[in-house]
Amino acid sequence: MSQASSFSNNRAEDDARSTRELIIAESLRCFAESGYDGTSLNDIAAGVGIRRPSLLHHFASKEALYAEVFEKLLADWLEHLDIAVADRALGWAKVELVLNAGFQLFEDTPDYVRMMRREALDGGTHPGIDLAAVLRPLFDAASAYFDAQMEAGVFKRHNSRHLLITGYGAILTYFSDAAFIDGLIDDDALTKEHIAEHRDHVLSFFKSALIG
Amino acid sequence: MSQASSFSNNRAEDDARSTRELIIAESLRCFAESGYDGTSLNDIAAGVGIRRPSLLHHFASKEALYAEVFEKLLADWLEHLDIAVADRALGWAKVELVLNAGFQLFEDTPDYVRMMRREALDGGTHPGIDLAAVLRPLFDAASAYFDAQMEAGVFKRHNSRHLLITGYGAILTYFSDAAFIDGLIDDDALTKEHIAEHRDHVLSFFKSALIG
DNA sequence: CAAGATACCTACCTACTGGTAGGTAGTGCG
DNA sequence: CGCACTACCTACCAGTAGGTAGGTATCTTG
Repeated sequence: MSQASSFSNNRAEDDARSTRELIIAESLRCFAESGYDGTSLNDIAAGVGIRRPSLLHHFASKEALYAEVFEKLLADWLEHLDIAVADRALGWAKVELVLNAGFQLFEDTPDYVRMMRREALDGGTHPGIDLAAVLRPLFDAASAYFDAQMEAGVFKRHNSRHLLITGYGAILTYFSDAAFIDGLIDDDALTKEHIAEHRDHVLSFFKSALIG
Repeated sequence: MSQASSFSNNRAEDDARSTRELIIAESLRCFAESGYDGTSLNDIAAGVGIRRPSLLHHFASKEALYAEVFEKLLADWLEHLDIAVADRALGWAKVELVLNAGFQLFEDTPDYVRMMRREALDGGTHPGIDLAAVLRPLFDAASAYFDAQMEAGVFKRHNSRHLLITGYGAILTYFSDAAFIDGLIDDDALTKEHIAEHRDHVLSFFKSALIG
């Protein structure tokens, strides 16, 4: 009856992986849209086209499912950002590279941003997840980079750690609060055009503050 | 038996208002901390020291309670910000005035910020609440102000609407995501000192981008 | 004092939550 | 074929959600 089982002509393992992935994808959608408490396992199961017990056959518990979705989120982000971070560009070029990579990533997966925001907002409520601990090496490295560039006179002097927090807020908010921003600008904030507009603004604004 | 009724020697109306206010205050705490779905009426009632049915004697429903808490939030914010907005200062002085008023307000009521963020994140899920509609006049007025100042050459050219969105994100995030930022800076982000640090950074950063 | 209102209570309702028990159809393999 | 395994199902469990019914004690007012 379910769509999933109609594919079971293929190898069983393929089907298994596919259903797991469907569950993770639907969970991401639901958790991003309604949060952990606002999402029931029935919601997710219904979105996938199976029953709750079948979902719990693939994941031990709601907590475990949430943790796995979140781990995938972090892994995807770190993978994509590492490419930009690893680039040997210097000065403003590197900042622009990372910001562009971030905007591209967030444009592709706005649900990730909303889920991440909810997690930051909850502040470590979910057991086994320590967002800050994972991101802190990146934070420290970025802070050191800015300090070095400021020391060298490439960037104007700012508090590098607060600069990063400001940037984090400025960029993620556009995606996490898109539904609210829709109402401010009276249009869909997540169109390609509006995102590009915001990206251009953030780039020129930060460049203006860092270089002049 | 309850603490509330032990005060009933006073005028009944006083007591009534007081219990209502206790409920609203506790609701704010809970909604900010755990969100709408993560907060049960039992949680709130327990925090006040009464039972759930007694709480529902003061408020028709959970939705109605949430709406009233949120209306109070908006009213408080608009009241405080209007004072700064109404000031006849011009150029950077006015921006600094409003930003300082905002920081002071958010420092006093960080729970408001978290609740507001959750609402922006949910994006109009709660019936009878349209955050964007309320804030839009302010948004449009602020946008016009920046456009005029840029036109007059007081500020460097930026996209005023995206500038406001960037500022909104940069400032509110520090308070809404404080628990996460704690983990990044390895300290309580909401101490007077750290807030002042962030305020100083935001002020100098924005001044740097707007004036140079 | 009597009437009415207020603020609280216990007991109960239905709906839904996360999770489990136990069963079945289909697949791969010795 | 027979065994083990996977992926799904229905039926159930205890717990909790928001909300209601109906009662009691206290205070205000005529």
